[in-house]
Amino acid sequence: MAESTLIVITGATASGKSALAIDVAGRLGCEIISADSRQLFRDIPIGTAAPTAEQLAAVPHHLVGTLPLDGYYSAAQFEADALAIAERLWERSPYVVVCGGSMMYIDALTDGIDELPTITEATRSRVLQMLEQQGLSGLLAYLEILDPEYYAAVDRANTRRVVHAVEICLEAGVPYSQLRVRRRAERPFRIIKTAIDMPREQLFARINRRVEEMMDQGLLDEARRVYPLRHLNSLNTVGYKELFAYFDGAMDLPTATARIAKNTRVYAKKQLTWLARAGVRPTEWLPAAAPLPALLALLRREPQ
RNA sequence: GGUGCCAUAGCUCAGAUGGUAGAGCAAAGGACUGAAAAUCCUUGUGUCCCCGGUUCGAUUCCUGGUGGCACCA
Repeated sequence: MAESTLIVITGATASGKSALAIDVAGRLGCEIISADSRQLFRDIPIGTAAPTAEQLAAVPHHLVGTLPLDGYYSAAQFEADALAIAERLWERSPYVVVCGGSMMYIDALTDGIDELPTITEATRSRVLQMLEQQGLSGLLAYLEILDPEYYAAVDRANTRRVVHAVEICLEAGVPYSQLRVRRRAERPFRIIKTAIDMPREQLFARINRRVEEMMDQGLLDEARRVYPLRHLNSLNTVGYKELFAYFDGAMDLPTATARIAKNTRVYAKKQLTWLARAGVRPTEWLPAAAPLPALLALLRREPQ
């Protein structure tokens, strides 16, 4: 049997990842692990463009619709889950396809992620209380004492990062920078990392069209159903937050849908920026017009 | 056809009693190690509609034109 191989398919949202993954997996007779931080959740399939029932029937998918909306998840959790699932799948096939646009999840899986303590509820609320009472500047002053090294490096305008750093220092009892070794994991399997390369004009046109389709498929009802849970992180998501604003009366429906398309375009742009990062993490780009032959050629070309 | 108003960034508009201009939205670029579809940072030169006049100097004032809107015929 050939060497265990992880075929990663990523790219901007709406660039055709899912279709390609299903094509390839169907052809190779293997299964798909989704690397999507939102399709993970149950009850929001339309707005997250989750695989349809038909697609799920054609090729088994993992990590799609498995979490309740209030469930906790993280990139590290994904690393552990995906590795465990892949190990199992490799018993039956040399190939596993990973498909998704959550870049941090993909990096965690292919390159590993540092060991950090999970933050307890007590620590979290303690730090949030500090933030409330002393503001960001107070928290920054505290971080400077706890971990001068990370204090020097952190984006000090980014409250979330500062909060997280303080949480980790308190939880671990050592400076965050000491745990943040960023050592690249050695994986005992072959990784073929690809991304779909689609001209931006075409990508944006597809995004705009897909938003229309989502509305036709009933995104409004889907959003209304989960509206009471709007405070959850899982719903701090493009497609929902804009419709929540509409339900609140903050904007009319045409504005909200235009916002969804716009924010999806911004999201796609951020994904592309991530993939373009200088020198980091090699990526094979597949032409959007015919990604399948390119990917199959790549599989053949890399002998092991 | 007549009269009036308007013409400035991709869009909606602001502005200087004449010294070549700025907001919102849109758009673009970037960061990223346990919430990541999240979170955060940066970016505004455009024939100021066209021709001519006045002026040291006009996008700003004036004549004429073109286009749009409103009202009157």
